[in-house]
Amino acid sequence: MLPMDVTLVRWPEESARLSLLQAEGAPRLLLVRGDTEPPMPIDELEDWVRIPADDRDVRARAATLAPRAAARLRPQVHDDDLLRFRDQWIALSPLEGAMARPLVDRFGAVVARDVVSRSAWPAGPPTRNALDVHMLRLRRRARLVGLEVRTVRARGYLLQAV
Amino acid sequence: MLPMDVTLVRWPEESARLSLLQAEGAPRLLLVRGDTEPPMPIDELEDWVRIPADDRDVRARAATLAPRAAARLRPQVHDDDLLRFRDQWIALSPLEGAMARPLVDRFGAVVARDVVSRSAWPAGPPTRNALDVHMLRLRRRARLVGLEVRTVRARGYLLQAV
DNA sequence: CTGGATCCTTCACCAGTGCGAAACAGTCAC
DNA sequence: GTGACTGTTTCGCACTGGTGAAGGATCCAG
Repeated sequence: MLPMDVTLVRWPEESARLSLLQAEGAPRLLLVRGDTEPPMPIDELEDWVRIPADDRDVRARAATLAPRAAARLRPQVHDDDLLRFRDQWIALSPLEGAMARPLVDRFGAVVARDVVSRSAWPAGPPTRNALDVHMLRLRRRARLVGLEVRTVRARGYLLQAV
Repeated sequence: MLPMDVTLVRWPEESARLSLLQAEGAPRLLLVRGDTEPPMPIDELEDWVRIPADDRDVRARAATLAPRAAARLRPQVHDDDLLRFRDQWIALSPLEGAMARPLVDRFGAVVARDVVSRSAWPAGPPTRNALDVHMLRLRRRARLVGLEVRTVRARGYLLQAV
């Protein structure tokens, strides 16, 4: 069956809806009416198929878009020193990289303070305060690439797109 | 007419040729024989169309791939003394050429200071500072062809398009 | 609802260090 | 000599990691 996250859009009837989807970066597959010229896709999350079309073709194209969208949705940490998100990247200090790793690994979910702390200082943080201060710094950096670290009081932190 | 840089590949007859094109990162459009399942594209420089197809459709898909490929063009170093990028080129000194090579080979990724240093001075840099100074000079040159060397503190350097 | 405890944010400061940049000098080719 | 290439020194900024402290936010006991 069709991957749920790819939206089918009738072209050119639903061009308004298409603009909306483009703006929010959602993957979309245009169903182009037989006699119409397909529009030029504005990014790699868009594709089109001329209808009537074989159902397998529609699925194949949707299945191509879905993982692309998924990959763009998640940030990545390279070698503990680069934080990538949506074609942007920033350098992280070694400590920040170590803190970011568990947050990226569990993107969108709460990560216990303890886990972040141990990732940065396996032998324990130097000060009770250290984690907070460095989280502040990581926060400011992450914002530069559209990422936000949110606090869940008494639980931990959560990394998400702004 | 068709953008020249997009290669048309008959599928599945020319699958060997496809692997070659994939390896070298060339944009390619698969002409899928009517009864065949299209393969899953391995990157966004690949697309497919089921034949027989409207010529306009083939062109539209090729026209989508071409600019993507153009945006992904990598710089090249010739004979350690010429740096090419997007129809522009500059001369490099032998030392700069040697420094540029690993950066170009790993375009867009972090290259350790050490690697750049050893490429320029296999026996070790003459001074602790030499790499920094020559990197400054390479930087200025690279900017002339739209390339930027970015520093990742305590790690290395990264070459990217401006 | 009120005051305190707890958790967290934010700021200011410090010491150590990596790196940028300029300036200058030596060498070599033409 | 002139200019390109390379080596060397020096200065200083900005980043990093650590620390203390002030204060805000939230929760809870009473």
